[in-house]
Amino acid sequence: MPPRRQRILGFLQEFYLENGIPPTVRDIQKACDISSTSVVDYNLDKLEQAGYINRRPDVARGIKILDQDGQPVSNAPRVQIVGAIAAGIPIPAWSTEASESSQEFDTVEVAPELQRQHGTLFALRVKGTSMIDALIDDGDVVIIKPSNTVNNGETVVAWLKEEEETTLKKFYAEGSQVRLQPANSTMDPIYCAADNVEVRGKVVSVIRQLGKNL
Amino acid sequence: MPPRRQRILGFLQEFYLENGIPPTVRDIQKACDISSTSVVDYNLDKLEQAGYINRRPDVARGIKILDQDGQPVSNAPRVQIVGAIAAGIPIPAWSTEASESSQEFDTVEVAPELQRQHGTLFALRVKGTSMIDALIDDGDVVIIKPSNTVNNGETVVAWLKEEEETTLKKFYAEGSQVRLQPANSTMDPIYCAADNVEVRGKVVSVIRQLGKNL
DNA sequence: CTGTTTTCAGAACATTTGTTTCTTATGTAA
DNA sequence: TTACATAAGAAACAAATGTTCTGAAAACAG
Repeated sequence: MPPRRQRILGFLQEFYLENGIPPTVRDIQKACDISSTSVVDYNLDKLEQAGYINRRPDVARGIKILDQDGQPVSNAPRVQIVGAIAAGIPIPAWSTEASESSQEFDTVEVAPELQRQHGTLFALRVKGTSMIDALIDDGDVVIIKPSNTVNNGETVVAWLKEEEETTLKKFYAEGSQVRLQPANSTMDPIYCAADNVEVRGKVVSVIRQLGKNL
Repeated sequence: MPPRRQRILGFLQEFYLENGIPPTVRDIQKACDISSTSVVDYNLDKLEQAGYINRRPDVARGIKILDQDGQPVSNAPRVQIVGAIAAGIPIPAWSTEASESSQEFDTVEVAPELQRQHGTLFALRVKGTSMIDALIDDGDVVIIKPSNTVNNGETVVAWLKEEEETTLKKFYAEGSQVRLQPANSTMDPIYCAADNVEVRGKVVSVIRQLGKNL
């Protein structure tokens, strides 16, 4: 795909997410430094032929952005699933800057309030049943707000250095000790030295979809 | 609010959800049987003054629909939270027809795939920790597809007549018996007579938001 | 290089669509 | 009733916006 067409497609998605309506041909023209509306029109046609968008003729702002299944996308905020999380594997790298390689990761839709309330978020897919004591199952997606400082009682993503384990637990600082309390009241807490715990972020939401693995 | 204005507002939401772009003044005119565009314009102004919408002047389809906090809403599908679910209380009534009283219930955003895959859905908020063995916590929202017939292994909303209890479990028909298996592998299954179990629907998703009760 | 396809430019055109103006009806309070 | 604000109607206007036409530049295959 020509770089200009790529840029148009990117702008389409960005604009729709920002404004809740698709851009006009002239919006695209200005944003992508194109000299004529006919060039925009030409490239939009190509994008439609390739199945990236759908155009409604004679309708102002009639561009629908399609996903890989050819279904129109919503303008709800999405966060990237930047990797998997499991006991025993390190937490994937995460740069705080807004990542640009948008098509590289899966994404999940999140409630707009979440995004507004917490700012930039990312997501991890849980592998295995090791988080069961936090009421999180294999395949669940956890939405995480990056953070180093957490308050007592918040559920955090913690890396236990000595044990070489990732875990999701409620965090309580108790002097030089840290208590990691499972969300499941039938399970017992873990105590460990404060300098053995590396907090990466807070869990702000958990999403589970059933029926996929049946 | 005058009935006509109410109707316009309703149409706005419906149209945006359907089409991903807001309607034009003339779309509204036709849909609401209004004789002149100026009447639509007049009522849109009133709606803006009342904080229901936001209009971008001189922008085609420049209507933003706002929620109660004055924030623009997305066009992602939403399902109604029709009530609460807990062990010991009956499952709230649910009519299969699309409910019209849109403002009466809270709603949650769901992934568009879910809606496409399963059709009409509804949601229940879980009260108490009685579903903990299904990895569902107090305050979680479960998304449910109404259904009487379920396949073995699916997680269902079941009403146990004798025990007078609502429960969320994996369902396995075993002759005249039914095995209800907790999602949590550390818990034991329940066996009961098939005619003691009333299935109301399948759980298709679980959504948890942390940090609200801190 | 030559022919061909793709992509881009500039301008004009036509439809869509928000806006305005004037007028008439409707309801409400003094 | 009058006075006045609110609501509705009809028509025209003007800005926004999709579309088309002609031609040229760029990329590409032989």
